[in-house]
Amino acid sequence: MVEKSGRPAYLQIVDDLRRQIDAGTLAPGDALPSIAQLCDRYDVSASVVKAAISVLRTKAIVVGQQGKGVFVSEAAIAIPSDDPEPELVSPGAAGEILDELAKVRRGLKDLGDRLTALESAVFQEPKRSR
Amino acid sequence: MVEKSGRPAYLQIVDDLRRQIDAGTLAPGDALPSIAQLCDRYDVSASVVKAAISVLRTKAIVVGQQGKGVFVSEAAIAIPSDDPEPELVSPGAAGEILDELAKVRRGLKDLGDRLTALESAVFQEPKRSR
DNA sequence: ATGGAACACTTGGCATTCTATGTTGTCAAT
DNA sequence: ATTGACAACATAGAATGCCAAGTGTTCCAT
Repeated sequence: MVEKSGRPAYLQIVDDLRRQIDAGTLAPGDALPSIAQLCDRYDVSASVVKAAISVLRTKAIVVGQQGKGVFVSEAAIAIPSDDPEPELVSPGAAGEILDELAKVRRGLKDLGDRLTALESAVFQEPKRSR
Repeated sequence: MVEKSGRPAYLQIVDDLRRQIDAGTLAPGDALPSIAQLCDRYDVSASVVKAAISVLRTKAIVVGQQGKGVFVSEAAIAIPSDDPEPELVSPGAAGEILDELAKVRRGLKDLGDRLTALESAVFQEPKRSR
């Protein structure tokens, strides 16, 4: 998979994962394939995959959880793909952001309702609070 | 030099170099000590120093020049030292909106986790399925 | 003296190996 | 049936070794 262009392999992997995140193939909250799987997919050693993940981690695009996996950060889509410098928000983006905010709030309310119903149905123990 | 605190060695070196840059000990355009010198100074292996420099490189605080050295970026001062998340610098209210969005997303993720746990708990009960 | 080879030093990239630690599923013993 | 041991798998950090390639110096042969 890694093309023998001038670009280093670990940066090619960074680009590829970044593309998948932008395309929605990897949504916020999703887990990346494991390091072993990525090694297999790109046909590189673990050090290369680790280097790629390290870049994504320092950019906060991704967060690692020991023993579980590496997960796409919730705010990953808000981080510009290329950042020569921290970019300013374009004036036209406010509407999209507000849309996103409303959408997420709806999801939050829905989840809260389902959660309350489930909790009252499952937990009859008095020690259960919240 | 590297303290045996919980913080990884390569991040301690990142912090230290960052401090020196902020303090002016390392001015923009200056060269960092060579990797070998940093290995000697901090009493760590080259991989740790390389990891630290890699972090500074992806943050664009520092730029490496093959065969010559690693130099403090001209714009390093403008890059905020601490970035729990590389947040977009906010012209006006956009930053607050993004703050809200990230906050709500975190809440959404937490609720989703609780819900998943509850649902799987319910699924394991033989009396009820979905 | 000048050209060029040789060498030392530098960053960058990659592989391999080890240890530590966290998570999860399985499976046997109680 | 519950608990506990254990194995499998995950990320994280670190050490080491190797090679490629750019830079600078030194020093010798012409």
